Amino acid sequence: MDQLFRKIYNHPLFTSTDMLEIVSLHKRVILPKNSFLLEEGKTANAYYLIEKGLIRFYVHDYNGNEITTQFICENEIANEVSSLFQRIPSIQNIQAVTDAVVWKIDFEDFQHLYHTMESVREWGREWMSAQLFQIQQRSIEMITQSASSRYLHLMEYRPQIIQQAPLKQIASYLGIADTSLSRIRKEIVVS
Amino acid sequence: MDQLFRKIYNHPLFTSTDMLEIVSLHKRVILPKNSFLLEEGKTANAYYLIEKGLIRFYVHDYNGNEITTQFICENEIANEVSSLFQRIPSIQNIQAVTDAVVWKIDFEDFQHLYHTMESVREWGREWMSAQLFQIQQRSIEMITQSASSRYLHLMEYRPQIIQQAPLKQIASYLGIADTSLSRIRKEIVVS
DNA sequence: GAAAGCACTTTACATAAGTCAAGAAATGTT
DNA sequence: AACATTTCTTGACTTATGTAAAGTGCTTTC
Repeated sequence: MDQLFRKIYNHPLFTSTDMLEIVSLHKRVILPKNSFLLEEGKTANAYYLIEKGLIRFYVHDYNGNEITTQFICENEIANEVSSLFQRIPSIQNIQAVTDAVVWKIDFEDFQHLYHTMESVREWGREWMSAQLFQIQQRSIEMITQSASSRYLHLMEYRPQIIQQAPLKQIASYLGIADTSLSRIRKEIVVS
Repeated sequence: MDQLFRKIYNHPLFTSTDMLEIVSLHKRVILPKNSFLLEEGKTANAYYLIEKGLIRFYVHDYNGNEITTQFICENEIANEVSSLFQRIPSIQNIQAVTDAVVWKIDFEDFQHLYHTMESVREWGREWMSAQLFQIQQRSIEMITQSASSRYLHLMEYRPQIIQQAPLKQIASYLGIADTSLSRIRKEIVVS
């Protein structure tokens, strides 16, 4: 658990005192599989550090299909930024894919940190920049790589997802039909 | 020009005094077509408000092809966030698609505003949230919509791009081959 | 003002991925 | 344990998009 906070709040400006204050505002939450951290239509009031388990973000497309837009693995942050920081209802759902243990920090508590600590502001801005970078990289991958390359990439860099998420969710995350993913898996096993 | 600043720095927390100070730190720059605002490998030192003209972001994929990742239209901001705020070399290029007039603000000047004005911090965080939201929406569109729907969507909501960018750049932005875009255009004219 | 170079279009063909439907396997429920 | 449900696989067929190559028409340039 200590390791979790050190991994996530990893910024040169943080002092030990900062860290103690930050950690003290997080609350441990146990989540059963399939439970929600945020439902569409509601406004986010917290973000979450994932200690154990797998989390996903999904939206409904115009046909009502669920599209998984993000997977959040252990030692990562689940934060629906546009709802939390613009204080507007979310179009995304955040759901536990497996049973999970997470640490929650409420918006008001974070606001307090953000307004009183320079280090938190810098950390926050860099975290958002990194998010933007990652999502940009993912778009580029979607454009330039084939479905099977994208799957292999996931296998290599985010194996937790392959192991714990159902095929249908992975397929929608990769932007392909679930039958196609099934076929891709078969080819990989053969070769 | 006044309208440009009002559109971009549009946040309830800004006072007239804030606005005057902010505007005073921007410098007008004239850009010839094809000139660069940022080149890959260099670290961004400013961001830009676009008064006139069209700007694009692009990267090179592993085959050396240019992939246009963003178009920035008039009254929008061109900011390579991960390079500017994480102070690391950019993998993206920012280039003027047409002759352009932009207003530049240097990183140090922005840092000054950011550290001294609460309103700038809130504005900045909301702007980044909005960016994340937009890029997320674009990913979803890439997954769920056909190439021609995506093109029609661009036509409807960002006509400046269709009018001013060459076909090849639009095609890579939509994630399709330029011959495919040419076909799509033909079908649209016929129907 | 002819040549060269771009930007775009068109054609023929190849291929990745989608759709639909059936069945197998796994999981959850009483 | 038996049933119902969900998840995953497989097959046959369709379709959107990619590839390669040739052709058209504009600009740019010397």
